[in-house]
Amino acid sequence: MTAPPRWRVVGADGSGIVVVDLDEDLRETGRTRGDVVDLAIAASAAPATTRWVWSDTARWYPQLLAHGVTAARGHDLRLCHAILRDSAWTPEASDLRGAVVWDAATAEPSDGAPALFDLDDGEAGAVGVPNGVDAAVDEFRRQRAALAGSTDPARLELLLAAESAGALIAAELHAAGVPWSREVHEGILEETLGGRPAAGELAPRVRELGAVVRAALGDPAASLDSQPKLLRSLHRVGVLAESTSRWELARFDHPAIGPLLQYKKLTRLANANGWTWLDEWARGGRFRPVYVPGGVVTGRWASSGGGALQLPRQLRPAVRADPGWTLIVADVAQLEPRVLAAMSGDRALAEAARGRDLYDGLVERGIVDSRQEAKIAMLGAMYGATTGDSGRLVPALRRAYPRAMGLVDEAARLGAEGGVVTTWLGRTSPGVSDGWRDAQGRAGAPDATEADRARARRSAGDRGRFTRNFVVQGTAAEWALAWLGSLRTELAQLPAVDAASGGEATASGPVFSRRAHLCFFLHDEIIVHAPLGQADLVAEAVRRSAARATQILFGAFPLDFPLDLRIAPDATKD
DNA sequence: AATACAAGCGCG
DNA sequence: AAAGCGCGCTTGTATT
Repeated sequence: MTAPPRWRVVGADGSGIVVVDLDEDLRETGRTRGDVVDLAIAASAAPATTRWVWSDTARWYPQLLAHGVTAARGHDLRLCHAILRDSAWTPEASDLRGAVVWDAATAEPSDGAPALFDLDDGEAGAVGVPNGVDAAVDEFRRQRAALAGSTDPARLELLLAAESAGALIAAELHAAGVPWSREVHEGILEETLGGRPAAGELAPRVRELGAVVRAALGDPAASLDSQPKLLRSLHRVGVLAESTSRWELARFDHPAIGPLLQYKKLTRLANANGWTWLDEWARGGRFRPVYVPGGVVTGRWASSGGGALQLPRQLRPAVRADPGWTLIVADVAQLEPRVLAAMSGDRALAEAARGRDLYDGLVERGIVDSRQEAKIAMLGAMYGATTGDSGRLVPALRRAYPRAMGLVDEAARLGAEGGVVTTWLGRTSPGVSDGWRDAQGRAGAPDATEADRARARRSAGDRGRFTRNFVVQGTAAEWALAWLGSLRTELAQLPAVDAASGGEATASGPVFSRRAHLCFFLHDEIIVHAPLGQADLVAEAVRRSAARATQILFGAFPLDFPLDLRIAPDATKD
C-alpha cells in the first residue's frame, strides 16, 4: 500500500473538479468559490504535470476548451470507477463497489424515469455522477486505495491514465471537428443521387431506379422500402428469398435484383449521409461527432450523433484540410492479430508479422494459400467462427500458432463457463446475468428438455465468442489509447503557427485553430489536421507514438505495429 | 401518439 | 459471398 496522496484543490465548489499533482507532495491549499472561468484562469498557470481529477471529463472539459484552456493530464472519476469496480485485479475494493452513485452514468434508466440531476447545458456524458468537490475527493481516495490494493497496480494505473487521456482527447476531437468540405460532399451526392430533392421528395436517381425495379417486378405500386412488402413482390416474380438483405438477394438472377441493390445503396446514402446530414452535422466546415470514451464494454469508444463510426468510405474525400493545412492519415495494419501475438507471447506469430503484412507472412509460411484466406482465418480465430470457409481455415492457424490461439480459446472457454476475462491492462469483461446462469442451471436439471439444453449451449457459445473477442478487442483498444495519448503529448510540443508567419487560423476553435491537432479517431485509425509546414514532423510523431504505445504495453517483445500513413489534403482511402 | 423492436447496412 | 466480434442510425412495423 502506498500512502494516500495529498493534493491541492483549486477547483470550484460544485464544479466536481480537483486538480492534483501526484508528482509533488502538495498540501491542500483550499478551495475557491467560483465558476469554470475562474478555474480556467487558476489552472492555466498550473504546471504541466498537473493532473485534473474530475467527476466527468465530458461534463467539464468542453467548457475549459471553450475558454482556451487545455488539460495536460486527467483522471476521469466516472470512467476510472467503472474500470476499477469491474476489474478482476481489484478483488478487495469493496468500498469502491459500494459507491454506487458513481455508477449512475453507466446504468442509465431505461424505464423512462426522469433524470435526477440538474443539467444546465445538456452536455452529453453529463449524467448522475456527483459534482461536489468533497465527493470527488472521496472517490479519488477510494480509487487510489483500490489501485494500491490491486494485483497489478502498474498496469491498471496505465489503463486509468490511458482511459482518462482518451476522455480528454474525445472532448478535444469534438471541439476541433473534422474539416469537412460541403462542396466535395455535395458533389458526391449530386453525382450519385442526381441533385437535391425538395423536402419529402426522392432524389432523381432514386426515383428512376425505383421505377426500373417496379417495372421489373411487374408491379407499378410495389413498395421497395417495406421489407415484408418487398419480399412478397419478389416472391411473386419467383425470387424466393427469405430476407431482403443484400447478400441473399445477390444470389438470385432476376432483372429486378441489380437495380434493387443499387436502389438500396442509394437510399442508404441519401438517408444516412445525404443533404440533411450535411446540414445538421457539417456546419461551419466541421463535422463534430460526439465520441463516447469507454462506451463499449471492451474499452472501445462508441459515438452518439452523426455516426462518426460509420462514415462511409465513399464520403472520405469530403474530409479536407483547410487552406495552408494538410492531413496526416494513419491506420495500424492488422492491429488485433498483432495485439494477440504480443499478449500471448507468441513469437512465431510475431516473427511472421514483423516488418511486413501479417497476412502475407502467413501465406509465405504456407499456413494458408492466399492473403484473403489468411485474413478470413485470423478474423475467424478471433471471432470464434466455426462454420464456412473461416471455420475451416482456423485449425491451420491453431496448429501453427498454438500459443496465440490458445489464449483466445482459453478466453472462450472461460466465458462459456460463466467466468470473466481481462485485457492486458486489466479491463474485465462483465459478469454473467442471473438469467444466463439460470438457463445453464436448467439445462443440467434432470427434467431438462432438449430445448433447454439447446438454449444453454447457444448462450454459452455466444458468451464464449464474446469473451474470446473481448481480450483482443479490448487490448487493441488499450494500444490505440496509448498511441493517441502519446501522440497528443507530442503534438502539444509542436509550435503554434502565428498569423505573422503566414499560418492561417482555421475553424477549429480557440485551442486548435493554430496548432496541429488530432481531428478523427476510429478504433485503429487517426487523422491529424496540421499546418502544411509541420506535416513531416507530425508524421514522425505519429510513427514514434505507435512505437511508444507498443513499448508501453508490451515492453521489448519483438513485434512492430506498422502504420499505413499518408500525408494529403484529403482523407481518401485507397 | 408515443415507444420498442427487428431488419438492414454503414464502420472497425 | 458469409461467417465469427463490437458498435450507431434509419426505416417500417408492432405494441401500447
